[in-house]
Amino acid sequence: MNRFLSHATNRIDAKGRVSVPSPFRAVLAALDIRELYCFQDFLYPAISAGGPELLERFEKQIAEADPFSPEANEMSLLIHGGGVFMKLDAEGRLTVTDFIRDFTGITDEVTFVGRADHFQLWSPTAFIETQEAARCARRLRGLAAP
Amino acid sequence: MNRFLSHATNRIDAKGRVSVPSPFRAVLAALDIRELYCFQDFLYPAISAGGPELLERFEKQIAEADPFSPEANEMSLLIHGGGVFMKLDAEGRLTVTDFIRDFTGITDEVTFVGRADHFQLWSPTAFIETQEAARCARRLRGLAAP
DNA sequence: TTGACGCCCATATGGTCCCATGGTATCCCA
DNA sequence: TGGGATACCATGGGACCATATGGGCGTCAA
Repeated sequence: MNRFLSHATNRIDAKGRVSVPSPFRAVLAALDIRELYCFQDFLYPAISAGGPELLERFEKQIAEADPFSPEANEMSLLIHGGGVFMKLDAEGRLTVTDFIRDFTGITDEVTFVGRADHFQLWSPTAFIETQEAARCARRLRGLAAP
Repeated sequence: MNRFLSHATNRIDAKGRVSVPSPFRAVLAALDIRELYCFQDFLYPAISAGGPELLERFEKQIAEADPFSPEANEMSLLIHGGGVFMKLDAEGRLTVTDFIRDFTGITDEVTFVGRADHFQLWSPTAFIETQEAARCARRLRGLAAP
């Protein structure tokens, strides 16, 4: 099962570091991902993180469009200007930079959320609220759980 | 990963200088770029900066079109009239000239934004607004995160 | 002369590397 | 089955180093 599943909340220490949950690190190791491509999610106030092939997939999308089109420019602004490579330290932690804080509203705790081929960093409160809102929307549309 | 990624905001000092973020300087060194070609971006209120081959690429584009066409004329007006070469000082800083200030609205802080093969100088507020607008446009077009 | 720009050095902050600790779940053996 | 030992994991902190930033001169040109 080499995919990111479940969610967990960890504390940020005085130096601004937070441990990536061990199950996620196991998936990273299994997929041989040594450097994380992190970008500001297009939809939610969350940072999405995955392997470098995530970025390559985006860049392919740009290359297929006209490179000088406003759409391509817009896309690059998001995935290049809004993305960064990060590395975990020896203990499997990553530092929560202003790049992450400003976009997510994270202050002293991080909720890690599995999303199959990538995972996300959320502010704990924002995650609960957004998840609840998503459940509501689904109910309203009459889509019950299986 | 020799491309410009992420964004960071640095302060302009009393002499009008600002430090180029260290990751960007590392990319410049890796690509052996010693002189920066800076030009006013075609789309956004930002200054784009990259190696001299950026200018050469533009000039090639002009050469391929009819040199006397209105398009070629217009292009030259932008990339030659709106471009300039700049150098970093020993500490990796560049001076924010009126050329940059007038076009971008930068006053006391600069947001550096990576764009893969070049990077940009933005007014911090303008960058946040434009990026947010780009995300909105993407949502409206119905393109969700991966 | 004065202001802009080059080159030099100083410094505090913040990030990185390394090692330590406490708590918890798991395992093993009596 | 119970209790101790053990391995793993989240967390804490110290030392060191890179970086952003501030400022002093000297030079050159307006």
